[in-house]
Amino acid sequence: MKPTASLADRKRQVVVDELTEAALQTMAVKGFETTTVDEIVAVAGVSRRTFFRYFASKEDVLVQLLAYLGDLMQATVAAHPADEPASAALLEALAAAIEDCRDSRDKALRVVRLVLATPPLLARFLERQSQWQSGLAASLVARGADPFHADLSAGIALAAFVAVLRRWAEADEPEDPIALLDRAFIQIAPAL
Amino acid sequence: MKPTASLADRKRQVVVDELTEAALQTMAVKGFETTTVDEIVAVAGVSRRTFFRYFASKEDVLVQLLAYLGDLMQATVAAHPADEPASAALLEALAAAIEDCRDSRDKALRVVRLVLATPPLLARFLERQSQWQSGLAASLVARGADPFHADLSAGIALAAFVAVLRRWAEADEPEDPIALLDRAFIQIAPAL
DNA sequence: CATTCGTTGACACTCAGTGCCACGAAAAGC
DNA sequence: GCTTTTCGTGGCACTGAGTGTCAACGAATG
Repeated sequence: MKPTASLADRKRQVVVDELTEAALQTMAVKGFETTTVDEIVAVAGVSRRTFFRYFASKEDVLVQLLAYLGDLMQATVAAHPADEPASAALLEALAAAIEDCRDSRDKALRVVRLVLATPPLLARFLERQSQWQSGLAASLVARGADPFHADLSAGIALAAFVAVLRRWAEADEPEDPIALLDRAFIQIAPAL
Repeated sequence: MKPTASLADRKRQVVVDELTEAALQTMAVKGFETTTVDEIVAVAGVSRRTFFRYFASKEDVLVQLLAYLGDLMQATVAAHPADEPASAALLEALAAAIEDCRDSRDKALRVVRLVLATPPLLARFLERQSQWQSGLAASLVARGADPFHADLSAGIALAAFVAVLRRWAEADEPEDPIALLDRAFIQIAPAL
């Protein structure tokens, strides 16, 4: 019950922040492939070995930044009242994730742009997203949905998610992501 | 004019077949991660260096086996009469790809199972699929569709594709993939 | 003050992937 | 038919990602 987190935990968080910021900064300038882990750890001031204690791969240091969006979506679906239709839960989850991107605009936009534009990063991100899909589908099944239908519904929702992200991040002058999501909702709603 | 392919091209094809079969065989037994490129080339009887002349990565040797499905889908959409709705073209493309999987059951099933069950392979496959999505969306835009709508439509179609593949490949006793696709059609048709 | 636990850095190692060059065979030119 | 170019291949060396191991250090606990 201390303040909130133990001293060790806070130190860990500092290292994570230092590494992610160093990676994001360097990769934004030099590109992902030409940036080595040695450069990142040199900027962050930790050893190469420590990097891989915090992140499973060079891709992970950026993909991890978007991991909470998956948690957020799953939590939103889980918290949704069970007597409402499953489709409403999915739509709310999408809205929560996109709103979060909009609110943390500066950082989210930098990360998303880099991830979507870099094939190896995109690959790892899509793999992660596939895990989200499994989790979301499981939640829908727990509500009584058919497994195949649930898997496809989750897949459609995530397809809408990345479509919005792409359109949002790849525009020179980013439009309101919520407006984009509304357009996507109109299209996908009858299929959920 | 010659038979069909030059002698050199046929020799190339032999090497490709030898490597893919060696990789598929070995990975099915030992798993993807624990199988080294050195083992594959030892079985196939070529040098390590030659492997990377044919495939960009260790993942590529399997993902490449599914590449023609993307080509098939794009060709099907492109060949579809322009006066019919875009959604019909997408549905037909999906049907063409799934039918092809059903027809080449033995090999397709082996590959798909391995790819879907192995995270790094899945990642590369999804990245490839993302390229298919861009191509399909471009074809739809060429038909006069709205870019955002087209991108989402292609994403939904591919979500249905993998949902069918998953259900098909992960079952102990595979059901008819066409029947699965019909169920998926019912769900996604109103969103295209 | 002594001990234990967790984090770190350093070293060594495997393996993926690439650049470079030399060799051998097939194809093209004289 | 013989040279010459071309192309595919193998061998080698190198960079960089990722992992196992161990010793050192600091903080929490007795």
